[in-house]
Amino acid sequence: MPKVGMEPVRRDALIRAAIVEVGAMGSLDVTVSRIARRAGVSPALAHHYFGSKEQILLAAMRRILSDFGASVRARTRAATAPRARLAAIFEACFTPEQFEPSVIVAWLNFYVHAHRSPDASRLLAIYARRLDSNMVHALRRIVAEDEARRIAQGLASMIDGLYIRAALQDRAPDRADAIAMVSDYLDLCLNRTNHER
Amino acid sequence: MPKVGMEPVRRDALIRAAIVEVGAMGSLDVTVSRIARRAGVSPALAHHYFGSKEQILLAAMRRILSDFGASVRARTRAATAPRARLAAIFEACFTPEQFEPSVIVAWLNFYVHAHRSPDASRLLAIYARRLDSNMVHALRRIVAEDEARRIAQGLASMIDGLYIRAALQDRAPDRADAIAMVSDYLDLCLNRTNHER
DNA sequence: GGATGTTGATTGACCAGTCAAATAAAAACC
DNA sequence: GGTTTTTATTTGACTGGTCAATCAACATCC
Repeated sequence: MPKVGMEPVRRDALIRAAIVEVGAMGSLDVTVSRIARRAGVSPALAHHYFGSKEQILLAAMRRILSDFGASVRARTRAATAPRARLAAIFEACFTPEQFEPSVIVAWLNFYVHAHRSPDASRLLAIYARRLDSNMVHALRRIVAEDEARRIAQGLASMIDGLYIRAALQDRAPDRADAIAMVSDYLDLCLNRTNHER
Repeated sequence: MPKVGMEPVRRDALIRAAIVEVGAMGSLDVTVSRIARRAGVSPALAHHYFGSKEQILLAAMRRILSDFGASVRARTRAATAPRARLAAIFEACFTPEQFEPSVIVAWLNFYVHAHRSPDASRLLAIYARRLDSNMVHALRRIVAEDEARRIAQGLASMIDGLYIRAALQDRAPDRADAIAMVSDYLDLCLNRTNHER
């Protein structure tokens, strides 16, 4: 029973279905049929709105990244002190929605997929750089420039590692442990410069 | 021109070809045809020796993991002091062969694939546990049991994160930087307990 | 009646796995 | 030493199945 104004509803349903399907299958090798069925429409409709499977998946990645970006912005808005801003970023990284295994699996698959898709690569690079500059910016108000860059690299690496361990291992740190671990690492890095000085 | 005794040669060629192909395609979604072509044989021969595509890929994963295991054993054999053993493990993690992007891409894809394949999952779990217990064992001679477990978790997380950043990002730490970063993190963890005591 | 929304049926391509047959090395035989 | 048989190795051709994408048609709304 077709109704007018369905386009945004269908697009949203298809994007959500794509994320869930990728997470559930644990792979980007999902069929348009399954995504469409999960969204409650025919495969042809998915093509009608997105043109191709690649576009559906790119839209799904865009959604994951923009949700994450919004989460970071929401949490850093209130925080002004450098250390507080970093804590807010950590919180945003390990939000329950972000830390959901299916979302992480989807994210990880897109990450891998970026190797082949320039569009995906560009999208991820933008967000990676934005997160990095967020952290470096805050760190630079506490330590020297090059030290800030190094610490940010370490933090980002540990965060990425915690993600994949959470998604793919059984006995992995949970949300709170992950945040504690990253915060602890940051504190160690910051305390060192105090001691050595 | 069939020759006798080709089985091990073909198996090895197919396994190598599978790893390279997975690394080059950036996905486990590779065709038996392409693997076979890269190994210089017909697709049917690949099935003849391995029975199925899944078995080819499992053999490839087994190869990657056993190479890594051998690398760890070779480097930890000489080291007896706890800190030296940990340094040897780090070295083994970031060997040029292990750190090759195509190998990391293959490893990461197997990691993701383990979500669906019990065989792959079992294989990875064995190696993950072995690496963890190696690190914990060494750490326990320096710090308390629970502290050792926590540090090992942090080290493993950072190592995993450095892997995927090396494989998938452009401006990622190289071998030496990665080892330095992990070593530095370890030293920070170990020094803290001294200071606080 | 034109715009919007929706689908079933179809197409063209690709792929994993099978199988019978071909080829040559090795072994057995005389 | 030559001939025949066996065995390991290898392939081309085929099959059954899946999937992305297309298209014509149908339904609803304004």
